[in-house]
Amino acid sequence: MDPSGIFAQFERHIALDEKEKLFIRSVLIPARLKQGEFVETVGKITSNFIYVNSGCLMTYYTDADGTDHVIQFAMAGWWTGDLHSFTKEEPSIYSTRALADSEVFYLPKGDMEMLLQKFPKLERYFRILFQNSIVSHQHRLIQNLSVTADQRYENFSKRYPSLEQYVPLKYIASYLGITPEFLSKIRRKRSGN
Amino acid sequence: MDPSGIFAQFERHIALDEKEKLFIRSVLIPARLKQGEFVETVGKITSNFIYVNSGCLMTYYTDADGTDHVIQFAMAGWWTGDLHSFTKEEPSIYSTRALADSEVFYLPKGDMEMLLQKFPKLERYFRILFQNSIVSHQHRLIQNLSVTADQRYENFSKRYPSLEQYVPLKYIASYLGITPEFLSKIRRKRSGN
DNA sequence: ACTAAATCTTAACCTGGTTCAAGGTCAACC
DNA sequence: GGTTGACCTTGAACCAGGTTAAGATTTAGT
Repeated sequence: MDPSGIFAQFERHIALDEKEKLFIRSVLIPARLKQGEFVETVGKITSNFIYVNSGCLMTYYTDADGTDHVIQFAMAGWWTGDLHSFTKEEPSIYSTRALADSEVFYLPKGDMEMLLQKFPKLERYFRILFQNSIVSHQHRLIQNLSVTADQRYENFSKRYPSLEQYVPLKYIASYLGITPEFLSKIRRKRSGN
Repeated sequence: MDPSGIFAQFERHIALDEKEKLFIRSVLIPARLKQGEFVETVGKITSNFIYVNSGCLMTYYTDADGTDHVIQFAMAGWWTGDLHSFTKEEPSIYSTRALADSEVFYLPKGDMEMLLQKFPKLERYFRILFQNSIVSHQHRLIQNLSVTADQRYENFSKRYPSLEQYVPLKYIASYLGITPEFLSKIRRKRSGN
């Protein structure tokens, strides 16, 4: 499995020489996932941070009524996982699964800590990654509070056109914070006029 | 203005000797804010990351209808600001103001970059800070999607009891994603039974 | 202390979005 | 090639929460 994508990601923010790359590569665990396959399940402690090399994953929360709520999608080039469980080593309240056949690299928690000690510039990389992630989370929060579902769908389609191929509509509805039925209505109105 | 609180925060995750503290202290800009005073305003580029030494600040988004939406409160010991504007150096879409008389330290962007270069362990501090912040953001997102306003208010009261002293109810309503009128209904039902 | 302004509440009515139940579509698999 | 099962759509009844407007209460400025 080709790890060049992950190093390209690192090198957006920090420089790495070949020796460092080799070392980092040695702790990454490559895996292939089939569509629908679970990566993390509710109740288990998340022991890996996950890099998506190809394909698409989704992380979601299942509430008391059994309704799923999508927290995030993760496409090629993105990191994903349950940061709460990973950080605190508590059982995960989220599930993560593949929406399409995918390739991922697992970075086990212990190895991540070790890498951060050995190469402090990785602290910088993840600091920047997380800083940007907060910006996205705030943006989404604001959208949910200030914009109508109709508009949210339009914005989503524009922002992540590639996702609509992979992702069943019901999960897009969930991500947008509405029911699949209501998304259907929105789409109908949209195409009907 | 006493900077010991900010170092206590740093030292939750990294160790600092006296020389380092002195140096860090030398770039922090202390300021006192009166209740209601603006720290950041819409349209201007956010040039400081902000540490709240005492008091309470709030960051909010004003939508096209003129309705405010609270993104976050920040109490003593918290960092705050508009990370989007700060990072990308684009005009801010948020406002930040003091909800009570407050003391803050400003960390100018240039100085923050310099500190991160000079003391790489600060990268670690902020990496951990941001990592935890993402967890909070995801938690809030899930709450907004899966829990009724009534429950959200109860959870909020339990989680941030100290905030209800400082913060006008209308801002709490906004934070919860409801109107002040509806929060009033919830409170009435709650006390009435 | 007085006033003006901001905040909080109440109540009647309205609507974006949900729920429930049924039917339609399509791909996968004996 | 028929059956199964996941997904998407439709429509009607319903509800959580919004809107509007008015009044009650607190806060802040002079």
